[in-house]
Amino acid sequence: MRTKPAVPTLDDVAKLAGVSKSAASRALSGKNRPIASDKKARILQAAEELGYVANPFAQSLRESSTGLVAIVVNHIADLSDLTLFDSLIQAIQSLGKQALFIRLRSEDDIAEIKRNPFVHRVDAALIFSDLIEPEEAPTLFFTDKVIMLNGKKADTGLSVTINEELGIEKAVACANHHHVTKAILLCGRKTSVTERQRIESYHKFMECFNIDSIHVAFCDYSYESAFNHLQNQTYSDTSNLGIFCTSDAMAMAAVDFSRSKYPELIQRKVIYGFDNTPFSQMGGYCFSTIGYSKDEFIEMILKLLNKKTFKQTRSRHLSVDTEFYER
Amino acid sequence: MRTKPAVPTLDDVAKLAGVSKSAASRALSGKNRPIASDKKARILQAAEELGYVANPFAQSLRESSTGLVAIVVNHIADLSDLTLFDSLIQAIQSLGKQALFIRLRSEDDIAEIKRNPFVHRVDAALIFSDLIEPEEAPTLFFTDKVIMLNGKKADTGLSVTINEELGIEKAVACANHHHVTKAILLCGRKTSVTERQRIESYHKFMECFNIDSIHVAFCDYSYESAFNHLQNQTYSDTSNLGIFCTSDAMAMAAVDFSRSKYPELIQRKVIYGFDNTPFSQMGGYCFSTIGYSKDEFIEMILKLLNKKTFKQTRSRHLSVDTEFYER
DNA sequence: CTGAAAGCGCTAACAT
DNA sequence: ATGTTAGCGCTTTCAG
Repeated sequence: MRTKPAVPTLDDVAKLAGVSKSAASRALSGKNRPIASDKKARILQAAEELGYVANPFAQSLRESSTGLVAIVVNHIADLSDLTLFDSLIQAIQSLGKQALFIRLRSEDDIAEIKRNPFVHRVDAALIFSDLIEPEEAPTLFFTDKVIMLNGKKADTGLSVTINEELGIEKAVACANHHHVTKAILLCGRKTSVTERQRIESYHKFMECFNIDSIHVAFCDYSYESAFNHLQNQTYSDTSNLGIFCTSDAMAMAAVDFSRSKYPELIQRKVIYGFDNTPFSQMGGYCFSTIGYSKDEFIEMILKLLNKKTFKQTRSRHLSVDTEFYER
Repeated sequence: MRTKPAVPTLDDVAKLAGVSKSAASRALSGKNRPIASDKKARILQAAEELGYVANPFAQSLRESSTGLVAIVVNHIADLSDLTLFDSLIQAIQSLGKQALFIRLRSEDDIAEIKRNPFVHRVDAALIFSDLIEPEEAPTLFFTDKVIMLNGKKADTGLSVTINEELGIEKAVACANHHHVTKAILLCGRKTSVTERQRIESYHKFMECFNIDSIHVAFCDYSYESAFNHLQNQTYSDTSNLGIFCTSDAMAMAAVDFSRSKYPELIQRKVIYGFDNTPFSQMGGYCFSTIGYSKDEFIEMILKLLNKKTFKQTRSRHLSVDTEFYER
């Protein structure tokens, strides 16, 4: 194993260029600090020669910004998250910042991240995990740029929420067109706020369209959980039945369950997914689903990240509309 | 918007506890530095009271370690990556380190990450992206702990490779059992080293088992790319045909393509995937696939991350076996 | 065991 | 425009 290479410092650059440290700092700052152009060229040349890269730890010690953005998630293993985090990392990098993933499995982990020194020094935090309440965000992060993306929000904070009602209304209306008069609801975690809001929306519109809710099942968004649940179910009459699922993975399970036992559910196209993942329209599956533009979502996040001050409450809470994708 | 809260420093803790900064540092170091136990208690109490959390940027400036581990990827949007990165982040957190995702879309981005200051200061780098050659790793990272996970390796470096031959041999043998005498190969990017190795392995064992390679198609691992490619294909005789795919997503496309045009391929179970994702055995799909234990893979990575010195070359290059999952 | 002091690499205020 | 200097928060000598 090679020995650790000596990392060139600003001092090394300054010496090689025959100038002072501060001159070198100014030349390399990128912020158009006063410096003679010939000197600047010499310094840049020296930096290049040494392979100099500024030490962000030293920089952050001086400046208030650290260049780190925390992304706090429960887990990134959901189907719908596939492309989202990929784009999000790219968006953060486009801001010249770094994405720091914080994974929260349970409430116990919150105590752990309280001890995580990086967490407190990030320039901004994007909260996807529903384990974090808006009120406790200030105790976790030493920044005001905490953006709630988990459906929760505090008046004083920032948030981007998904307007799920729009898509849900259209999905239920579609079911109504397909002569659904009774439906089962396959949901995710009971403890999730967004999930409870979703259920409420479904019930509200089901009432509007005279669809009976015959069963609400709490799974965990996964294919397996939904499939296991369904396997124990028997329905005497499926002629007017519909199945609403709060994830595409669970809708896939519903389709597969129906394939053998109740193929008419598939033919009648009364299984509804959520998230608009590619799977909803791959040949093996084909079900209508609810979704929103990830690009728009990320754009909103960037908007909040970039803005320095927020005069109006309205501009601190953005929202993205959902759309219904009928297949 | 609230004003930025003043962050408590070690000095604040020391003052509150009525001790010196160095005493406070020792008490909080966790490394059993000499300190009177009553004093230590007072300091811990003061720190708790103030909600003190050490500034990692100041710490790293003094120490050589930064607590950051880079994960360098092309993109995390592949199906097979779903759970891997989730577990990996957790593993890195269990080491008390932070995962820093670096996303590389093209070779142009390498120049960009050369300018990314954090990249150079990580304690270790996990290279999944095949855009990075083992030789250039030392110019990108100021650490020797660069672990190549992209199938490439330099003698002097560290690596964990996947032994794909094992699974491929079994897959081809299985095809042979199913009377396959000619096969098409749906592959990923032509430029990928691992991909070329895979193709070589497939061809080697196809020769062993007297299976003709009638067509090698380069897609990009995705469902769409494979489906689009297949849609333009017509096969006069599929009675002894088999399809090997180097991703489960492409195998899904092969199944969906066959559904309408050549259902016998599905019945004969001669479509083979790669990665052992959950999709390979969800009701809508059911195809044999090649995979390896992600847990074992991560364990190997941790082994390399933890070890300080490596006497033998052998211990610097670890490998994980693949398994064939017949459905 | 304890505290004073040096210094990690950098930037900004200040004086020239 | 340039260099000198102070200091960000921390850990680690080094004396006592």
